[in-house]
Amino acid sequence: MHEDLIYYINSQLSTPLSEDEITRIKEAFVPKKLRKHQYFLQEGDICKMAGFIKKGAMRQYTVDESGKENILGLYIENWWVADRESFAQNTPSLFSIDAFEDTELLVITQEAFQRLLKGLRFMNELATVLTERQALQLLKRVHITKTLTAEQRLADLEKTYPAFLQRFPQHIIASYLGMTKETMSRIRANKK
Amino acid sequence: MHEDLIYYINSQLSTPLSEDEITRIKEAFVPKKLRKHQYFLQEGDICKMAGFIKKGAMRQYTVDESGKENILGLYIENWWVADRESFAQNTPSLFSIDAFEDTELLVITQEAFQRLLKGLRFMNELATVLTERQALQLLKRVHITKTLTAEQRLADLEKTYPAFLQRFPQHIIASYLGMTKETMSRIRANKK
DNA sequence: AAAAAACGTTGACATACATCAACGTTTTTT
DNA sequence: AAAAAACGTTGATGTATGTCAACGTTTTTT
Repeated sequence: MHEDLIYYINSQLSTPLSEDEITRIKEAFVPKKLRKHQYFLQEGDICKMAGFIKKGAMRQYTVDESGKENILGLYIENWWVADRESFAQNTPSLFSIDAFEDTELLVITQEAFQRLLKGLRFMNELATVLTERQALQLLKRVHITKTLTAEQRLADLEKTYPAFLQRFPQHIIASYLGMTKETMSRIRANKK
Repeated sequence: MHEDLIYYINSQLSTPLSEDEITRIKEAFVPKKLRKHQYFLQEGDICKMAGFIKKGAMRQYTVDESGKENILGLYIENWWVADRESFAQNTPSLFSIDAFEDTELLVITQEAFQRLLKGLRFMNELATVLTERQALQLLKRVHITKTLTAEQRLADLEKTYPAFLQRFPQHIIASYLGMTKETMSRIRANKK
């Protein structure tokens, strides 16, 4: 049940998990299934749990007044999902998160997360590593978004996260990259 | 000498600094002055220290092949400066950082930082808080950059960091916001 | 005080990309 | 198996913003 998660956490730590820590993880993380298109979190709600994706694919996005979706994040196996701000500060979320395929998660509540953070050294290290990594990735993304053309942004994604391109339809990738599906289609047509 | 830094750190922590911790801070952070336009870090170098700005203003940026600067970050009093990735992983920096005015810093080396991280609870808490906050801000910035027009991005900056507008010339703000100085000038002309 | 940079503005023009609309294909639902 | 969505493509047209160039003003340097 928890093998993937434990394997993943070990891969992120400087020292392996103890038996006791593994037990605590198994207690704290509970399975949750989402059907395709089902919400994990709706804009305006508070993000009561964080999830580790065992199987499936998810997306984080906003919807503007005119109904247009803007995709901020795409997530697949072995990624974490949560609205960081809402989860950490218990405030209403600005974004929605839903399953893009049938998805299996292991989820942890805010309370259980706080308990592990206080009690167990590994959780602190894990949270630090992940937050730090996210900050680096986001800074690069700001830079990419500001400086590259639509075509270059796509090339960058093909290099950085090739799995996304097989996993999500083109119009979703286009929105993630900040272009329309038409532009994306034309870029691909030109490259052949 | 260290009053501002200590006051700042206390403001970020859940419990006040002890006398011992204050002593350790005073040992670890040393003053450094930079003249206007002097480098704190050059692209390609390793970021050997992180700095807290006591007085002055700084910028983080890249220069592309054609010589065009792109500004990623602006920093003033009570902000931290460092290339996070380079500082944490001891790798060559992708960005440059320099002083935009005569600036007074308190700087800490990688080694001293690691020592405080291991030895002192407060440093861990501080680093976590700051990294977490940066990740939140960057995610918002990605969203803003993707969804707002040039005019809306400026309005957002006026709301979020009004101090920047008094502190930096227009063409610097324009680059930070991802537009040309001409566009910025026209936006301001139209608003009156 | 004079000279040189740096900064901001304005106009003419160029362009990357969005928008709108129509249509064919593939996938999902019933 | 039929119907309905979802997806991707292509063309015509619009627009926000970039580029280039010239010029006036302010600030910095000597």
